[in-house]
Amino acid sequence: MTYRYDHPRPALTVDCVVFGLDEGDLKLLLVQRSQEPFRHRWALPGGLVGMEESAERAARRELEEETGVRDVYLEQLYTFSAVDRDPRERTISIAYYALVKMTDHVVRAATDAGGAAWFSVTDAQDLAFDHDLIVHTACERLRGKLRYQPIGFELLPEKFKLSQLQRLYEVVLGTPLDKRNFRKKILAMDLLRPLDEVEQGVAHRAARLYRFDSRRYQELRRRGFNFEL
Amino acid sequence: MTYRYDHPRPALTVDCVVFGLDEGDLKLLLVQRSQEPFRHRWALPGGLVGMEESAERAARRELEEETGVRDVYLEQLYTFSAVDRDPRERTISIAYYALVKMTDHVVRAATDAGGAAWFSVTDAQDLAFDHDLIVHTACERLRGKLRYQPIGFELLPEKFKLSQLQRLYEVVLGTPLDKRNFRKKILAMDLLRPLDEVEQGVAHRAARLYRFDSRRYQELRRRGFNFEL
DNA sequence: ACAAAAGTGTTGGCCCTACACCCATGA
DNA sequence: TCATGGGTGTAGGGCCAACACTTTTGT
Repeated sequence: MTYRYDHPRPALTVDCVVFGLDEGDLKLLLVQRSQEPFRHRWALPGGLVGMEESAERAARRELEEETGVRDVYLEQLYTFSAVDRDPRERTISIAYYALVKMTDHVVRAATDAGGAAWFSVTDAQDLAFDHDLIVHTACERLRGKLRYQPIGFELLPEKFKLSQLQRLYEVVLGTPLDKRNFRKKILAMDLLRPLDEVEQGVAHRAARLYRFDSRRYQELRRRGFNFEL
Repeated sequence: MTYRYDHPRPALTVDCVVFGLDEGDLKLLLVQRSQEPFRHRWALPGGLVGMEESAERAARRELEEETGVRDVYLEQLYTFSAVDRDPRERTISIAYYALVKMTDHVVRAATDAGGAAWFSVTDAQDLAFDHDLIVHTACERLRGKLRYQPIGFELLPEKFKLSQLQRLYEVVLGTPLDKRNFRKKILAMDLLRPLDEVEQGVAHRAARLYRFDSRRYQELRRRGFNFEL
């Protein structure tokens, strides 16, 4: 099987769709390109996969190098391989999506050349390469995943109020939810630990804070429990 | 951005997990390797991605070249990129899974050297490379997908009886289903067209045949309908 | 006549939906 | 005292699970 060594090969990259939540606004982390092609256009953070690292490692490395973001929820999304997706040469990209707690992760300023910045998903358009398509794919995946797996918590701070969680679901799923029914359902799952803390300094009744109990979730899942909505 | 042209690059392949259903037995289509490494071991059909074809095209091409199977339901599964997954050199594989109607697709005989053959999923073990892992991933995906999208029909003949459909669900999901409830639910969706035909030559009451109405499904989906179980 | 699978309805309980008012807090 | 979001219960309907016998056909 020596024939393999002679073949021309596509370049192989990773790209990351990084989601964050800011006051009920779903955001994306983008970087501005400083070189051609697509110079000055915004693009997904990403880059070449090294010979000694898995694709996921490459994604995490690029994410940290380009935006300073690390230690986040990261999952493979899809591999994009259209022949003409990169005008320079044949390039295949393994796309990942990440969920970050924006409160925890401060990102490099956008004012720097080549800096990173958060955009509302609705504003993230006309990106470099086929990144519009990748973003669209990621949004659909996030919507689907959120209904069937408790990953929304990855977008919230450790301690959050139920109304934050509800707003998150409303934003991502695109439908309003009934407050009483939402609370009943999510609390009935017994996945949230109520804390003895309430939010501080608000001009109305202070909300109780909760924390997602992931131990409990693992436990329930082993017993055949399936998260939904 | 000229640095890219100098870099060593991983080889890039596709692999296909091909599912078929045979009398209520879930099967996999494998090919026997004729070369090292893993000579004589069974493996997933697949091969290198060409410079002028997308990964999906490569998957379809390899599938036809190695097994004669074509025109099937095919979907991207996952991209496997562990550094040591190929002992020869760094190789990344974009895995696909396919669903074929075994009655329609006759496959090249396994007796040929390098031939293809169907294996029960439970027997498909000790495959070449990381193909055990790929198969396992595909089985999980199939299970998940089957519950939320009407793709089971891709494994059945055009005309099928409800008991075949039920057995399919039972096999893939691994749980017995109640006959009356199953029929009520699936018929209530109004996705199956009853035919004026019944099966022939059986030593018991002949079953009515049905056909999946995919036009109807597209229609319902545009109106917000979501298939489930 | 028997073996083997096809086909068919009802009931009880659970869950989901719809819906409106009082509470606590800071300004 | 007002504005703002936090927090709570119930009733009706639809959906799901459980369950057993009759029908048809070939041998």
